[in-house]
Amino acid sequence: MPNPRKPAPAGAEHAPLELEHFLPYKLSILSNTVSQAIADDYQQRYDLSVTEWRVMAVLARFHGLSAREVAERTAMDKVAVSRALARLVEAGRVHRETHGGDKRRSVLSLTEAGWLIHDDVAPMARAREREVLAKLDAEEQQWLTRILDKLLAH
Amino acid sequence: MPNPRKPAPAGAEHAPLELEHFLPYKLSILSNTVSQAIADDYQQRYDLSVTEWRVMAVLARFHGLSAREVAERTAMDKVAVSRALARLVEAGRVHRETHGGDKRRSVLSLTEAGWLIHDDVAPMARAREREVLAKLDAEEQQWLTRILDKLLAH
DNA sequence: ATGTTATAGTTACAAATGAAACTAATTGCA
DNA sequence: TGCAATTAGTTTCATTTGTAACTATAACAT
Repeated sequence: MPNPRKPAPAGAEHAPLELEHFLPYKLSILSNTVSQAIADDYQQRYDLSVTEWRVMAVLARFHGLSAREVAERTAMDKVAVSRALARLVEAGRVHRETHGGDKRRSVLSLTEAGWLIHDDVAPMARAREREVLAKLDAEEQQWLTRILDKLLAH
Repeated sequence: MPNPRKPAPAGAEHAPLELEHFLPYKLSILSNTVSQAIADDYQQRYDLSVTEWRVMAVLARFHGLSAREVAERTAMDKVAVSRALARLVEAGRVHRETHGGDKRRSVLSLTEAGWLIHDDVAPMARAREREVLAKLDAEEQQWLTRILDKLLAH
């Protein structure tokens, strides 16, 4: 009986994945690279995690959201949002009050301090996005938008 | 003096990001969705993490790699690779010996048991990739490949 | 040769994350 | 009404991950 811990020869029949041509792998590398470049701009400077920044970004765009609505908009789970909000409120970057008619719900907004951070970070994020897109010509940029939107639809 | 913890009005001058049109955000959502779909196929079935699967995939493709080379090929850091390998060797899925001429280096390969898992999981991963690509027509598929390769170059 | 520097990999500890249980408030409905 | 089910959010605990320090070996330079 062959020892299953021994190295096994790799016959041609195995058909291994070629990661460098495998779409999910390429997406993962690209996404991590781009997200990390943006995070590097604000993490040390503001002691702000990626999660926290995403929460701030949606609160800048939509006013008076509840924590659950933030979770929906950011595609994060509610525990992650709860923790990010705890830190943001503690740091005085987000204001939280309870909904008039429903004491379970929070009503969230950026504070003055939160807006200051937002107004510094948002342009940096946009600049990084432009850096990525600058590698493509106009036609490729249009296709990329179209393709991503199609893949993300539904 | 205004209380910085109070909610601040959101004037038009703030220019918040529109996450749903922000490339890094869309990439992140798409990448996580696709990777998770693949992971769901094997995680419970084989008690295999994403990290471990990536290590197995490169060992299927390239034979006799060292841990450092695995880290390079997977774009993972060496600690993550070390931990994944510890589990894979313990589970009898990867064989490890030391390099003849350099006792620091390991020489890695899949075992028979490792190949069995690989030969089951790799086709599932390819099927998921096809599911994603099936949302696009042939022209879009070609542009996507071209665009991703351009963005990932260097 | 011998001390310095670099490389391969592991270990240790802290921080981040995820799943499940929990509290509190609200809704639905018999 | 009153009791079960649902919803919002938090807490707890176990696992994962990331950073830095560490061990061992090898390469390099005098």
